[in-house]
Amino acid sequence: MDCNCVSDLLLTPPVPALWTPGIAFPDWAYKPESSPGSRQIQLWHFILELLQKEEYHGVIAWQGDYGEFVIKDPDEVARLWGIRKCKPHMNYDKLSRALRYYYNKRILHKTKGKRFTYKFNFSKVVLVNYPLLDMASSPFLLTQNHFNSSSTGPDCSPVTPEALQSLFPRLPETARGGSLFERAGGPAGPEGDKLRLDAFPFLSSGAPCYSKPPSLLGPYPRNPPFDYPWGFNPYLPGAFSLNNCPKLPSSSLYPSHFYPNPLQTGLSQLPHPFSSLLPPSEAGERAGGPAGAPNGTAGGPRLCLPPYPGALSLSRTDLGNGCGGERGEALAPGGALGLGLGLGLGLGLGGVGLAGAAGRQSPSERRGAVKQDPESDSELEITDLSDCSSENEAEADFAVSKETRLSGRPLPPEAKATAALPPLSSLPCPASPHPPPSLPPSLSPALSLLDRHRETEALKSTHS
DNA sequence: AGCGGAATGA
DNA sequence: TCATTCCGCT
Repeated sequence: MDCNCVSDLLLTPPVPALWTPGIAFPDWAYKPESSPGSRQIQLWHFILELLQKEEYHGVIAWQGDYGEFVIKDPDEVARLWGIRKCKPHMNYDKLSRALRYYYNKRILHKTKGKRFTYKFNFSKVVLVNYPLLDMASSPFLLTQNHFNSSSTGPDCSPVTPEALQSLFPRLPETARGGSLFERAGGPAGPEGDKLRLDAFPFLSSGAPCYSKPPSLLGPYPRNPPFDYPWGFNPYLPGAFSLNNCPKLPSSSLYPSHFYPNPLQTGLSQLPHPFSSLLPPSEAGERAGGPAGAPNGTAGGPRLCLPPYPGALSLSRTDLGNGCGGERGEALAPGGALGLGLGLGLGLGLGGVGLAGAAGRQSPSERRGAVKQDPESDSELEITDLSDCSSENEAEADFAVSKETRLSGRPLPPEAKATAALPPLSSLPCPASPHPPPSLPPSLSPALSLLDRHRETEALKSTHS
């Protein structure tokens, strides 16, 4: 073919000295086999990719509200997309048609009144990338709603860039090592421990609110034959299995502060909540990923939690579609766009925590700006409630028609199965402009029923 | 510019 | 499934 598409347009970038908050997607997000239903990079991946590259800021860039981006040069973006997909005749009209299909999926929506301006629905993006982290179907989650009991707003708001940022704050600020859990003054054991937010930067809300989404992730070098960092492939059965967690390379590419001790301990040591989320056994054998994740298997603690997004990068081969390569300018593989697993988990939380926070609106919504028509994309965040899928809806989410979703009302907090993960009672709302003061454990919405019960009992005895 | 249906391809 | 392509409509 005369198609000069480059699969390896992206050059492996250098490692960032410090991880920068940003939206990144793990390698597997770009792997055909890892993306259900798609054999090639998807348009929205591509868009994010471009957005991540500073060199394309003249063509497409984040602008406006969180997750909002503007295609400054539609023709160029289309051209790049065409190159990537080996579609020489691609144009903005066609590309935009493809983008429009994302409306129904609510991965993207159009910012009305602004030309060539679209907005990502990050919560959907996360779900798309971390289907296995859909907590809605988890028995555990169904029985433990840690986040919404006191939530008044939509229990499941979208994960905004802001939230993402919160999920992945700068590690240096949060990585302090130490135990994954901190005693909440409660009984020892699972219920008595709380996840240390600082141990899970991506769950922390300490990050500042970024007015814009993703900052660029610095590039970093990676080993070539490498499919999934640490051999982690969330799409493989058992990817989250306790005993099959990918290992964190003992000699990580990233500064140790990127991996607080807690992380190194791996999820396998997390209290029940987490373990409950992990599929028992199956799995493991292929956990190493297709390629066996050569470099990810070095010794070292196993990592069940998503590696740091910034740590994930796109390998050319991953990005490539086999068209052959060509314009080096085309995309650098980025270091990784990244909604990492962290996000996945974050989302899990997110569905909850974030969202809980979520009841909060994104700045844009708050601004109540421009459009408020029901159909408005701004409103999309509301429709996102469905993203958090209530019980049975989870899987069907994508298939669900817009109408269906739009008609839905927010379910009562209790009804949501979005609650996720463990007693992250201390998890603040990332997106909240006003981080809730640390609530006493007993007031924390994140506590499980059991936690509450115990605490209630404790209080009773205390008062008496 | 933007939308969405329809047919089609991979 | 995810586009791609075409196209009529607003």
